[in-house]
Amino acid sequence: MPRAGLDAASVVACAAAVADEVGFAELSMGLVAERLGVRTPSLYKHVDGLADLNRRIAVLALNELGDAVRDAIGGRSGSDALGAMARAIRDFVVKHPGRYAATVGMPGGDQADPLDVAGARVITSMAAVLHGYDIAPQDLNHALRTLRSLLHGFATLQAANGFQWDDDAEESFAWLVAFADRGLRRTGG
Amino acid sequence: MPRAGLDAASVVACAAAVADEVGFAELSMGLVAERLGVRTPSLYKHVDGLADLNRRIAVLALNELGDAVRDAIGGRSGSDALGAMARAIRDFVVKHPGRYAATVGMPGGDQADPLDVAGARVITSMAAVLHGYDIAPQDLNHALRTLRSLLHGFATLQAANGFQWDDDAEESFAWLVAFADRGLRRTGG
DNA sequence: AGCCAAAAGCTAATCCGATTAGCCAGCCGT
DNA sequence: ACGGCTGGCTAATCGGATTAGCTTTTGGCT
Repeated sequence: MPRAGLDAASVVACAAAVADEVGFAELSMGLVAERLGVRTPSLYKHVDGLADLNRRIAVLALNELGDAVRDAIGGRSGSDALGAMARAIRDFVVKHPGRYAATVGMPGGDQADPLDVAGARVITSMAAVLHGYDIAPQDLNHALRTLRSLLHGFATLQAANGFQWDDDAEESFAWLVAFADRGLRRTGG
Repeated sequence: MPRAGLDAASVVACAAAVADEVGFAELSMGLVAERLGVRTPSLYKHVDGLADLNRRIAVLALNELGDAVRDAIGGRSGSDALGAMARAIRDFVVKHPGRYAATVGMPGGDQADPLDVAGARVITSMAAVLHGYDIAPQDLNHALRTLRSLLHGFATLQAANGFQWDDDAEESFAWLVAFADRGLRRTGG
Protein backbone atom coordinates (compact mmCIF):
# COMPACT_ATOMS: atom_id res chain seq x y z
CA MET A 1 0.00 0.00 0.00
CA PRO A 2 1.64 3.21 -1.15
CA ARG A 3 1.63 6.24 1.09
CA ALA A 4 -0.88 8.91 0.26
CA GLY A 5 1.54 11.68 1.14
CA LEU A 6 -0.90 13.70 3.18
CA ASP A 7 -0.24 16.39 5.72
CA ALA A 8 -2.40 18.72 7.75
CA ALA A 9 -2.47 21.38 5.05
CA SER A 10 -3.63 19.06 2.29
CA VAL A 11 -6.31 17.54 4.49
CA VAL A 12 -7.62 20.98 5.43
CA ALA A 13 -7.53 22.16 1.82
CA CYS A 14 -9.48 19.13 0.71
CA ALA A 15 -11.98 19.51 3.54
CA ALA A 16 -12.52 23.15 2.63
CA ALA A 17 -13.22 22.15 -0.95
CA VAL A 18 -15.69 19.52 0.19
CA ALA A 19 -17.38 22.04 2.48
CA ASP A 20 -17.78 24.43 -0.43
CA GLU A 21 -19.39 21.71 -2.49
CA VAL A 22 -21.72 19.97 -0.07
CA GLY A 23 -22.19 22.72 2.50
CA PHE A 24 -20.43 23.16 5.79
CA ALA A 25 -23.16 21.40 7.76
CA GLU A 26 -22.77 18.27 5.64
CA LEU A 27 -19.02 18.07 6.03
CA SER A 28 -17.89 14.80 7.56
CA MET A 29 -14.62 13.02 8.16
CA GLY A 30 -15.74 10.20 5.90
CA LEU A 31 -16.41 12.51 2.98
CA VAL A 32 -12.97 14.06 3.24
CA ALA A 33 -11.27 10.70 3.60
CA GLU A 34 -13.06 9.34 0.56
CA ARG A 35 -12.03 12.37 -1.48
CA LEU A 36 -8.43 11.80 -0.45
CA GLY A 37 -8.56 8.09 -1.26
CA VAL A 38 -7.91 7.17 2.33
CA ARG A 39 -9.78 5.53 5.22
CA THR A 40 -11.43 7.78 7.77
CA PRO A 41 -9.22 6.99 10.78
CA SER A 42 -6.12 7.93 8.79
CA LEU A 43 -7.14 11.57 8.95
CA TYR A 44 -6.56 11.53 12.68
CA LYS A 45 -2.86 11.33 11.99
CA HIS A 46 -3.04 14.86 10.60
CA VAL A 47 -5.89 16.65 12.35
CA ASP A 48 -7.24 16.27 15.83
CA GLY A 49 -10.82 15.35 14.99
CA LEU A 50 -13.71 17.11 13.31
CA ALA A 51 -13.77 20.13 15.62
CA ASP A 52 -10.10 20.76 14.94
CA LEU A 53 -10.66 20.33 11.21
CA ASN A 54 -13.49 22.85 11.29
CA ARG A 55 -11.34 25.35 13.09
CA ARG A 56 -8.50 24.88 10.62
CA ILE A 57 -10.91 25.43 7.74
CA ALA A 58 -11.99 28.65 9.42
CA VAL A 59 -8.37 29.76 9.74
CA LEU A 60 -7.74 28.97 6.09
CA ALA A 61 -10.85 30.88 5.08
CA LEU A 62 -9.98 33.94 7.12
CA ASN A 63 -6.46 33.96 5.74
CA GLU A 64 -7.71 33.71 2.18
CA LEU A 65 -10.33 36.34 2.84
CA GLY A 66 -7.74 38.57 4.45
CA ASP A 67 -5.52 38.28 1.40
CA ALA A 68 -8.39 38.97 -0.96
CA VAL A 69 -9.52 42.04 0.94
CA ARG A 70 -6.00 43.39 1.29
CA ASP A 71 -5.39 43.00 -2.42
CA ALA A 72 -8.74 44.52 -3.27
CA ILE A 73 -8.26 47.74 -1.36
CA GLY A 74 -4.64 48.23 -2.37
CA GLY A 75 -4.19 51.68 -3.86
CA ARG A 76 -7.77 52.71 -3.26
CA SER A 77 -9.39 54.87 -0.62
CA GLY A 78 -12.74 56.20 0.47
CA SER A 79 -15.84 54.80 -1.13
CA ASP A 80 -13.65 53.27 -3.81
CA ALA A 81 -11.88 51.13 -1.22
CA LEU A 82 -15.14 50.42 0.55
CA GLY A 83 -16.75 49.09 -2.60
CA ALA A 84 -13.71 47.02 -3.50
CA MET A 85 -13.64 45.46 -0.07
CA ALA A 86 -17.32 44.64 -0.10
CA ARG A 87 -16.99 43.10 -3.52
CA ALA A 88 -13.99 41.04 -2.47
CA ILE A 89 -15.93 39.66 0.46
CA ARG A 90 -18.95 38.98 -1.67
CA ASP A 91 -16.93 37.20 -4.33
CA PHE A 92 -15.17 35.11 -1.74
CA VAL A 93 -18.36 34.04 -0.02
CA VAL A 94 -20.11 33.20 -3.27
CA LYS A 95 -17.13 31.17 -4.42
CA HIS A 96 -16.47 29.55 -1.05
CA PRO A 97 -19.70 29.37 0.93
CA GLY A 98 -18.61 26.31 2.88
CA ARG A 99 -15.38 27.66 4.22
CA TYR A 100 -16.97 31.00 5.02
CA ALA A 101 -19.67 29.22 6.98
CA ALA A 102 -16.91 27.56 8.98
CA THR A 103 -15.87 30.96 10.31
CA VAL A 104 -19.21 32.01 11.75
CA GLY A 105 -19.79 31.19 15.33
CA MET A 106 -16.28 29.84 15.79
CA PRO A 107 -15.21 30.74 19.34
CA GLY A 108 -12.00 32.71 19.58
CA GLY A 109 -8.97 31.70 21.59
CA ASP A 110 -6.19 33.87 22.89
CA GLN A 111 -4.35 36.45 20.84
CA ALA A 112 -1.78 33.94 19.63
CA ASP A 113 -4.48 31.64 18.30
CA PRO A 114 -4.11 31.36 14.51
CA LEU A 115 -7.83 31.95 14.16
CA ASP A 116 -7.64 35.23 15.99
CA VAL A 117 -4.56 36.24 14.05
CA ALA A 118 -6.28 35.54 10.76
CA GLY A 119 -9.40 37.36 11.89
CA ALA A 120 -7.35 40.32 13.00
CA ARG A 121 -5.90 40.64 9.50
CA VAL A 122 -9.36 41.07 8.04
CA ILE A 123 -10.24 43.58 10.71
CA THR A 124 -7.04 45.48 9.98
CA SER A 125 -8.06 45.87 6.36
CA MET A 126 -11.45 47.13 7.43
CA ALA A 127 -9.77 49.64 9.67
CA ALA A 128 -7.63 50.74 6.75
CA VAL A 129 -10.76 51.43 4.73
CA LEU A 130 -12.16 53.48 7.58
CA HIS A 131 -9.07 55.66 7.56
CA GLY A 132 -10.29 56.96 4.23
CA TYR A 133 -13.23 58.52 6.04
CA ASP A 134 -13.34 61.41 8.40
CA ILE A 135 -14.15 59.52 11.57
CA ALA A 136 -13.35 60.77 15.03
CA PRO A 137 -10.76 58.60 16.76
CA GLN A 138 -13.07 57.70 19.60
CA ASP A 139 -15.63 56.50 17.05
CA LEU A 140 -13.28 54.24 15.13
CA ASN A 141 -14.11 51.15 17.12
CA HIS A 142 -17.82 51.76 16.83
CA ALA A 143 -17.51 52.28 13.09
CA LEU A 144 -15.45 49.14 12.80
CA ARG A 145 -18.02 47.06 14.59
CA THR A 146 -20.80 48.54 12.55
CA LEU A 147 -19.07 47.95 9.25
CA ARG A 148 -18.25 44.46 10.35
CA SER A 149 -21.89 43.83 11.16
CA LEU A 150 -23.01 45.06 7.78
CA LEU A 151 -20.49 43.12 5.75
CA HIS A 152 -20.78 39.99 7.82
CA GLY A 153 -24.55 39.99 7.65
CA PHE A 154 -24.42 40.60 3.96
CA ALA A 155 -21.97 37.75 3.50
CA THR A 156 -23.95 35.41 5.70
CA LEU A 157 -27.17 36.05 3.85
CA GLN A 158 -25.39 35.50 0.58
CA ALA A 159 -23.93 32.23 1.81
CA ALA A 160 -27.30 31.05 3.08
CA ASN A 161 -29.04 32.39 -0.01
CA GLY A 162 -31.13 34.17 2.57
CA PHE A 163 -32.95 36.24 0.02
CA GLN A 164 -33.48 35.93 -3.66
CA TRP A 165 -31.27 38.65 -4.92
CA ASP A 166 -30.84 36.49 -7.95
CA ASP A 167 -32.45 39.05 -10.19
CA ASP A 168 -31.10 42.51 -9.40
CA ALA A 169 -28.32 41.41 -7.11
CA GLU A 170 -25.80 43.79 -8.58
CA GLU A 171 -28.05 46.77 -8.05
CA SER A 172 -28.73 45.84 -4.44
CA PHE A 173 -25.04 45.39 -3.89
CA ALA A 174 -24.30 48.85 -5.23
CA TRP A 175 -27.02 50.28 -3.03
CA LEU A 176 -25.52 48.61 0.03
CA VAL A 177 -22.12 50.11 -0.72
CA ALA A 178 -23.60 53.55 -1.21
CA PHE A 179 -25.54 53.16 2.02
CA ALA A 180 -22.39 52.33 3.94
CA ASP A 181 -20.59 55.24 2.33
CA ARG A 182 -23.30 57.66 3.43
CA GLY A 183 -23.31 56.14 6.88
CA LEU A 184 -19.58 56.63 7.30
CA ARG A 185 -19.60 60.30 6.32
CA ARG A 186 -20.17 63.24 8.65
CA THR A 187 -20.16 61.06 11.69
CA GLY A 188 -20.83 64.02 13.88
CA GLY A 189 -17.78 63.13 15.99
CA MET B 1 -46.63 5.39 34.09
CA PRO B 2 -48.57 8.65 33.86
CA ARG B 3 -48.76 10.52 30.61
CA ALA B 4 -46.48 13.51 30.30
CA GLY B 5 -49.09 15.51 28.41
CA LEU B 6 -46.75 16.73 25.72
CA ASP B 7 -47.56 18.10 22.33
CA ALA B 8 -45.50 19.55 19.50
CA ALA B 9 -45.68 23.08 20.90
CA SER B 10 -44.41 22.15 24.36
CA VAL B 11 -41.59 20.07 22.92
CA VAL B 12 -40.51 22.93 20.68
CA ALA B 13 -40.75 25.44 23.51
CA CYS B 14 -38.61 23.25 25.72
CA ALA B 15 -36.09 22.64 22.95
CA ALA B 16 -35.84 26.38 22.33
CA ALA B 17 -35.14 26.94 26.01
CA VAL B 18 -32.47 24.26 25.99
CA ALA B 19 -30.91 25.77 22.86
CA ASP B 20 -30.74 29.15 24.58
CA GLU B 21 -28.99 27.59 27.55
CA VAL B 22 -26.50 25.20 26.00
CA GLY B 23 -26.16 26.71 22.53
CA PHE B 24 -27.89 25.69 19.36
CA ALA B 25 -25.01 23.50 18.24
CA GLU B 26 -25.22 21.46 21.44
CA LEU B 27 -28.93 20.84 21.20
CA SER B 28 -29.79 17.15 21.11
CA MET B 29 -32.92 15.05 21.30
CA GLY B 30 -31.66 13.46 24.47
CA LEU B 31 -31.21 16.78 26.23
CA VAL B 32 -34.74 17.87 25.40
CA ALA B 33 -36.20 14.52 26.44
CA GLU B 34 -34.39 14.63 29.74
CA ARG B 35 -35.67 18.12 30.42
CA LEU B 36 -39.20 16.94 29.74
CA GLY B 37 -38.83 13.89 31.96
CA VAL B 38 -39.33 11.56 29.05
CA ARG B 39 -37.28 9.06 27.03
CA THR B 40 -35.75 10.19 23.79
CA PRO B 41 -37.85 8.10 21.38
CA SER B 42 -41.04 9.56 22.85
CA LEU B 43 -40.26 12.88 21.23
CA TYR B 44 -40.78 11.31 17.83
CA LYS B 45 -44.49 11.14 18.61
CA HIS B 46 -44.55 14.93 18.44
CA VAL B 47 -41.81 16.07 16.10
CA ASP B 48 -40.36 14.42 13.04
CA GLY B 49 -36.76 14.19 14.17
CA LEU B 50 -34.02 16.67 14.95
CA ALA B 51 -34.13 18.49 11.63
CA ASP B 52 -37.85 19.09 12.03
CA LEU B 53 -37.33 20.22 15.61
CA ASN B 54 -34.67 22.69 14.51
CA ARG B 55 -36.94 24.12 11.88
CA ARG B 56 -39.80 24.47 14.36
CA ILE B 57 -37.50 26.30 16.75
CA ALA B 58 -36.62 28.66 13.92
CA VAL B 59 -40.31 29.26 13.22
CA LEU B 60 -40.94 29.94 16.89
CA ALA B 61 -38.00 32.32 17.03
CA LEU B 62 -39.05 34.26 13.95
CA ASN B 63 -42.59 34.57 15.24
CA GLU B 64 -41.39 35.83 18.60
CA LEU B 65 -38.96 38.18 16.93
CA GLY B 66 -41.67 39.38 14.60
CA ASP B 67 -43.93 40.16 17.54
CA ALA B 68 -41.15 41.92 19.41
CA VAL B 69 -40.22 44.08 16.45
CA ARG B 70 -43.83 44.91 15.60
CA ASP B 71 -44.47 45.97 19.19
CA ALA B 72 -41.26 47.95 19.35
CA ILE B 73 -41.92 50.10 16.32
CA GLY B 74 -45.58 50.68 17.09
CA GLY B 75 -46.32 54.40 17.10
CA ARG B 76 -42.80 55.36 16.13
CA SER B 77 -41.31 56.44 12.84
CA GLY B 78 -38.04 57.47 11.25
CA SER B 79 -34.89 57.06 13.24
CA ASP B 80 -36.98 56.53 16.34
CA ALA B 81 -38.56 53.44 14.83
CA LEU B 82 -35.22 52.32 13.44
CA GLY B 83 -33.58 52.47 16.83
CA ALA B 84 -36.46 50.70 18.52
CA MET B 85 -36.37 47.91 15.97
CA ALA B 86 -32.64 47.44 16.28
CA ARG B 87 -32.92 47.37 20.04
CA ALA B 88 -35.74 44.84 19.92
CA ILE B 89 -33.67 42.57 17.75
CA ARG B 90 -30.66 43.00 19.94
CA ASP B 91 -32.58 42.27 23.11
CA PHE B 92 -34.13 39.22 21.57
CA VAL B 93 -30.85 37.79 20.39
CA VAL B 94 -29.10 38.44 23.67
CA LYS B 95 -31.94 36.81 25.57
CA HIS B 96 -32.43 33.94 23.13
CA PRO B 97 -29.15 33.24 21.35
CA GLY B 98 -29.96 29.59 20.78
CA ARG B 99 -33.26 30.05 19.04
CA TYR B 100 -31.91 32.91 16.98
CA ALA B 101 -29.04 30.71 15.85
CA ALA B 102 -31.63 28.18 14.70
CA THR B 103 -32.90 30.69 12.16
CA VAL B 104 -29.62 31.34 10.39
CA GLY B 105 -28.91 29.21 7.41
CA MET B 106 -32.28 27.51 7.58
CA PRO B 107 -33.32 26.87 3.98
CA GLY B 108 -36.67 28.32 3.02
CA GLY B 109 -39.57 26.39 1.57
CA ASP B 110 -42.48 27.65 -0.44
CA GLN B 111 -44.55 30.68 0.44
CA ALA B 112 -46.96 28.67 2.56
CA ASP B 113 -44.13 27.30 4.66
CA PRO B 114 -44.56 28.51 8.26
CA LEU B 115 -40.91 29.47 8.31
CA ASP B 116 -41.30 31.74 5.32
CA VAL B 117 -44.49 33.19 6.73
CA ALA B 118 -42.78 33.98 10.02
CA GLY B 119 -39.78 35.44 8.23
CA ALA B 120 -42.03 37.57 6.06
CA ARG B 121 -43.57 39.13 9.16
CA VAL B 122 -40.18 40.37 10.30
CA ILE B 123 -39.43 41.68 6.83
CA THR B 124 -42.77 43.47 6.82
CA SER B 125 -41.85 45.33 9.96
CA MET B 126 -38.54 46.31 8.45
CA ALA B 127 -40.36 47.61 5.41
CA ALA B 128 -42.63 49.61 7.70
CA VAL B 129 -39.61 51.27 9.25
CA LEU B 130 -38.30 52.12 5.80
CA HIS B 131 -41.54 53.91 5.02
CA GLY B 132 -40.48 56.49 7.56
CA TYR B 133 -37.63 57.44 5.24
CA ASP B 134 -37.69 59.20 1.95
CA ILE B 135 -36.68 56.30 -0.23
CA ALA B 136 -37.49 56.05 -3.90
CA PRO B 137 -39.92 53.19 -4.61
CA GLN B 138 -37.51 51.40 -6.90
CA ASP B 139 -34.91 51.49 -4.13
CA LEU B 140 -37.13 49.99 -1.45
CA ASN B 141 -36.05 46.45 -2.09
CA HIS B 142 -32.40 47.37 -2.09
CA ALA B 143 -32.81 49.29 1.14
CA LEU B 144 -34.65 46.37 2.66
CA ARG B 145 -31.92 43.94 1.78
CA THR B 146 -29.27 46.30 3.04
CA LEU B 147 -31.01 46.93 6.32
CA ARG B 148 -31.56 43.22 6.71
CA SER B 149 -27.87 42.60 6.15
CA LEU B 150 -26.88 45.14 8.78
CA LEU B 151 -29.29 43.97 11.44
CA HIS B 152 -28.76 40.30 10.76
CA GLY B 153 -25.01 40.64 10.85
CA PHE B 154 -25.22 42.64 14.02
CA ALA B 155 -27.48 40.03 15.59
CA THR B 156 -25.31 37.16 14.46
CA LEU B 157 -22.18 38.70 15.87
CA GLN B 158 -23.97 39.35 19.13
CA ALA B 159 -25.18 35.76 19.31
CA ALA B 160 -21.74 34.40 18.54
CA ASN B 161 -20.10 36.94 20.84
CA GLY B 162 -18.13 37.72 17.74
CA PHE B 163 -16.47 40.76 19.21
CA GLN B 164 -15.89 41.99 22.70
CA TRP B 165 -18.32 44.80 22.84
CA ASP B 166 -18.72 43.98 26.46
CA ASP B 167 -17.31 47.31 27.52
CA ASP B 168 -18.89 50.10 25.47
CA ALA B 169 -21.56 47.99 23.83
CA GLU B 170 -24.25 50.58 24.29
CA GLU B 171 -22.20 53.25 22.60
CA SER B 172 -21.40 51.03 19.65
CA PHE B 173 -25.04 50.13 19.36
CA ALA B 174 -26.05 53.79 19.25
CA TRP B 175 -23.40 54.43 16.63
CA LEU B 176 -24.74 51.61 14.48
CA VAL B 177 -28.25 53.01 14.62
CA ALA B 178 -27.02 56.48 13.73
CA PHE B 179 -25.00 54.99 10.88
CA ALA B 180 -28.07 53.26 9.48
CA ASP B 181 -30.09 56.42 9.85
CA ARG B 182 -27.54 58.41 7.85
CA GLY B 183 -27.38 55.66 5.27
CA LEU B 184 -31.11 55.69 4.73
CA ARG B 185 -31.35 59.44 4.22
CA ARG B 186 -30.93 61.28 0.91
CA THR B 187 -30.76 58.08 -1.07
CA GLY B 188 -30.21 60.03 -4.22
CA GLY B 189 -33.25 58.33 -5.77
C1' DA C 1 -70.34 1.56 33.16
C1' DG C 2 -67.79 -0.83 29.79
C1' DC C 3 -65.48 -1.19 25.11
C1' DC C 4 -62.37 0.19 21.47
C1' DA C 5 -59.29 2.67 18.56
C1' DA C 6 -55.91 6.16 18.53
C1' DA C 7 -52.36 8.37 20.91
C1' DA C 8 -48.30 8.60 23.80
C1' DG C 9 -44.69 6.28 26.45
C1' DC C 10 -41.40 2.72 26.85
C1' DT C 11 -37.70 -0.83 25.85
C1' DA C 12 -34.77 -2.92 22.66
C1' DA C 13 -32.48 -2.72 18.53
C1' DT C 14 -30.36 -0.54 14.45
C1' DC C 15 -27.69 2.76 11.98
C1' DC C 16 -24.16 5.96 11.21
C1' DG C 17 -20.48 8.99 11.98
C1' DA C 18 -16.77 10.12 15.20
C1' DT C 19 -13.17 8.42 17.65
C1' DT C 20 -9.71 5.12 19.73
C1' DA C 21 -6.66 0.93 19.98
C1' DG C 22 -3.43 -1.60 18.19
C1' DC C 23 -1.13 -3.71 14.01
C1' DC C 24 1.97 -3.29 10.01
C1' DA C 25 4.45 -1.48 6.07
C1' DG C 26 7.21 2.18 3.93
C1' DC C 27 10.74 5.75 4.41
C1' DC C 28 14.83 7.95 6.53
C1' DG C 29 19.15 8.30 8.45
C1' DT C 30 23.07 5.55 9.88
C1' DA D 1 20.98 -3.69 5.64
C1' DC D 2 18.87 -1.99 10.26
C1' DG D 3 15.83 0.44 13.53
C1' DG D 4 12.74 3.75 14.61
C1' DC D 5 9.36 6.90 13.39
C1' DT D 6 5.48 7.93 10.50
C1' DG D 7 1.26 7.26 8.18
C1' DG D 8 -2.17 4.07 6.74
C1' DC D 9 -5.21 0.16 7.89
C1' DT D 10 -8.59 -2.94 10.33
C1' DA D 11 -11.39 -3.77 14.17
C1' DA D 12 -13.73 -2.14 17.93
C1' DT D 13 -16.01 1.36 20.87
C1' DC D 14 -19.05 5.14 21.71
C1' DG D 15 -22.81 8.24 21.39
C1' DG D 16 -26.73 10.28 19.40
C1' DA D 17 -30.48 9.73 16.05
C1' DT D 18 -33.91 6.95 14.52
C1' DT D 19 -37.03 2.80 14.00
C1' DA D 20 -39.78 -1.29 15.46
C1' DG D 21 -42.97 -3.14 18.14
C1' DC D 22 -45.22 -3.54 22.73
C1' DT D 23 -48.23 -1.55 26.42
C1' DT D 24 -51.06 1.58 28.75
C1' DT D 25 -53.72 5.57 29.08
C1' DT D 26 -57.43 8.37 27.26
C1' DG D 27 -61.51 9.94 25.11
C1' DG D 28 -65.52 9.01 22.70
C1' DC D 29 -69.38 6.07 22.09
C1' DT D 30 -73.00 2.94 23.23
